[in-house]
Amino acid sequence: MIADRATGPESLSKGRLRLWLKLLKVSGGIEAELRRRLREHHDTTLPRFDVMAALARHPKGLKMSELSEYLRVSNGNVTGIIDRLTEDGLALRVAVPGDRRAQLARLTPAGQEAFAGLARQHEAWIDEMLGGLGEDETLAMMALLDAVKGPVETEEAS
Amino acid sequence: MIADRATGPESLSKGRLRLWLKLLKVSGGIEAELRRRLREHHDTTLPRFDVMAALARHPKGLKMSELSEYLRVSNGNVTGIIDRLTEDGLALRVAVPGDRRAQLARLTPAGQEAFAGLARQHEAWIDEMLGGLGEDETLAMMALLDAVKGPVETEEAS
DNA sequence: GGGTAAAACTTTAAGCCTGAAATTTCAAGC
DNA sequence: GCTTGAAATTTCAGGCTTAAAGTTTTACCC
Repeated sequence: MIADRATGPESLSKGRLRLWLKLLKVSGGIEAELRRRLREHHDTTLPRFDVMAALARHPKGLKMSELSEYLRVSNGNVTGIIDRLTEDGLALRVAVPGDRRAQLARLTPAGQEAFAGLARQHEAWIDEMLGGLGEDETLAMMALLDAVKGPVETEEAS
Repeated sequence: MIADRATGPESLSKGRLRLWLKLLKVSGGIEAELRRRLREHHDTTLPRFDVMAALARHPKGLKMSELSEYLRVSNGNVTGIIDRLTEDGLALRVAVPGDRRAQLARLTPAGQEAFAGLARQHEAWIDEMLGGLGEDETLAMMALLDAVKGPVETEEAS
């Protein structure tokens, strides 16, 4: 009752807080640099990239609501991003045969081509920015992240 | 030249990309939940919390530009957040004696009191959301995050 | 002391983001 | 067929964010 002062629950809570701040700093730093490079080298943004990536994975298109759920952002948000991608000729909306309420968002051929280049560069950037980690460390970090329960477990998204 | 197909550099790059996506999912998930709870339980936002935390650490106040650099956000951004905190009586601007260009942002007594409550709750939330990690795992993750170089090393911020 | 450059801050335009309200369409019961 | 409720999407108000332009003040040099 006397000897474990330094490792009590108070210290664990503070340690987790410090970890959270560091996690935020690392992932926020990488994300900010990604945004900067997307803007500088390709005149685009991370939300646009995310939407294009989702559409590239689903060549038949995604309904606006599916896209919104897939990316975990609001419906109204998706509306705006698809609007702007459409203005630039990278995406388009097509009607769903049986349901006049729904729309399918798809990449145009120009959008597919643009995304292919972005994806290649994106992977290289990540590879560079996570360069401090070798294979073992990468796997170790994956395992630790799996151990974090996070806010609440959501269903499988594969 | 034939046997190491599965562990070539291509695989390492893909592994790092998968790690990045998971890192983003975990930290983004925690951050989103934090924003949700701040809104729901305290009618505030994460940027406001961050600004208040910075000011709480510096009781004498911070110049707008210092605040902006400390939080790594733009000057204009800080202007708006301090404006809104000021409207709510949680922060205020005081003149700097020798320089009529500069302003010091400070928490009001009400702001200090409000932040004390927020900080207590914030730490408890993080402790809960990182609950999957024990002491050893917390330290292991800290070490791995230190190994990530990130975009570019910035100067010491302590 | 007058001119010039830099510093500190605010303003502006544009995009991202959310929750809530509004609109249109579908489905189901009667 | 009508009504009613749910679903898909858009619109809206408000806040966050940046880069770039604008304003005021300071510092410096001659």
